[in-house]
Amino acid sequence: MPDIKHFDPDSTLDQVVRLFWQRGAEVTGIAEVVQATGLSRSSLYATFGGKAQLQAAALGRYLERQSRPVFDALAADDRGVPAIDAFFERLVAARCRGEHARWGCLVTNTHATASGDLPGIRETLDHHHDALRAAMGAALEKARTKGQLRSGLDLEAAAEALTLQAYAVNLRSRAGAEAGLLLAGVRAVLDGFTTTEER
Amino acid sequence: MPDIKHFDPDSTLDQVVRLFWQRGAEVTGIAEVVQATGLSRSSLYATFGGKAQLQAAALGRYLERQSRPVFDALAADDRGVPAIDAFFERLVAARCRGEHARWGCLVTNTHATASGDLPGIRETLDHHHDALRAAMGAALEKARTKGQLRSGLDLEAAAEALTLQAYAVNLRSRAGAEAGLLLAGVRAVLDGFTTTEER
DNA sequence: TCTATCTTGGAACGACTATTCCAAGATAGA
DNA sequence: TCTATCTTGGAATAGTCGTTCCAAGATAGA
Repeated sequence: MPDIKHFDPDSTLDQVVRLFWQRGAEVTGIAEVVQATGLSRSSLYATFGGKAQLQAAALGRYLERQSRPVFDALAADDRGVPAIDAFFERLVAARCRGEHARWGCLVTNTHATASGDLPGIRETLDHHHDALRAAMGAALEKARTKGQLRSGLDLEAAAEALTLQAYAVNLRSRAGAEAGLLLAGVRAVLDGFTTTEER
Repeated sequence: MPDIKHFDPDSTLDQVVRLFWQRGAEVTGIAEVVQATGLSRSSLYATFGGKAQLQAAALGRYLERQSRPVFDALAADDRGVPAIDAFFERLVAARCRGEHARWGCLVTNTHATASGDLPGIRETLDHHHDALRAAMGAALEKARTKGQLRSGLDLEAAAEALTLQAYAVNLRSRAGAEAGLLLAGVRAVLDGFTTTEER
């Protein structure tokens, strides 16, 4: 009996992600969302329920579509240190070149913007952090079995360090940092973890 | 002949810095500034000239009062690696404990929030980055002369890496990251740069 | 075709935003 | 004390914020 939606909520959320990612969620008004998506306030509120929930949904979508595939690729890559190196090469390239250049990372940006008053956001940030650290840890373990790592290296701490580097890359790239400089910094860290120069 | 200001612009700016630092500059309204400082809109606009300029002034003040003293202390510390270690210990402590706990760093936060449309902001961010990297570099050079560093270490890249770690500490601490975890990550990087464990 | 039920466009809401304006108050030299 | 010149409080501006509401439109089963 009822009518059905005249638009695709899924692709709409993707558009919202792009908007929040590039411009910043907090400073992006509903009017901009309306204009970017082309649909009306009614449909927007009926589907997503408000700005805060839309923000949370966009963050979740970003994590699922942008972050997780890359994390999974890292965790599944069996090469060890070269896998980590490839991860950062792709990361820096994505942050400094192409259509998403200077956009940074939505999750990283949210760290600085979300005032903690939004429920569930903090948990999502921690989940993102844990996921990346776990993927880093998995790659490091493979590197260890291959004898690529310095003896006595604390794998947990090393995984955390590399994860932190990724955040910094996201952050500085938004300010227009040079890709070469970012990569040099990352590789200095990675070199400190490895036995010899295998690059 | 004229009247003089009934307040101290200098201490007012300090109050504004605290406000922007803790709550975020973009989401903090003039009304909040008025309430926090106790003075009127007229005085505020006559003295600072508007939100954007107030934001720029606050950022500059933060850099001068908060960042630079710490950078200078790092650059002046002749101990080498222990100087860098002390820098991060103080950084993590300041970000995770005390009155500024979970506030992050105003400069770091600005990376994620400032939309690039504000003139002069980007230059300030780059200046901050260069200053910290230079201080790190100076400390690393002293460490090298003392024989504390691994042979073949690229000092420029190492300085950049440590600077990036500092950004990440600032960012993650705002989300409530554990001090111990952050320090472990930093020390993993530092350990990779040193010859032996001298801690 | 009729109708129950959902969706949609767009007007309207009050609360907020940054900024401007002006009369009233304060100051310091004459 | 007088006065020119600044500062100050606070009202008022136009615009935007997120949100709500309702009549009009669309849909799919009866």
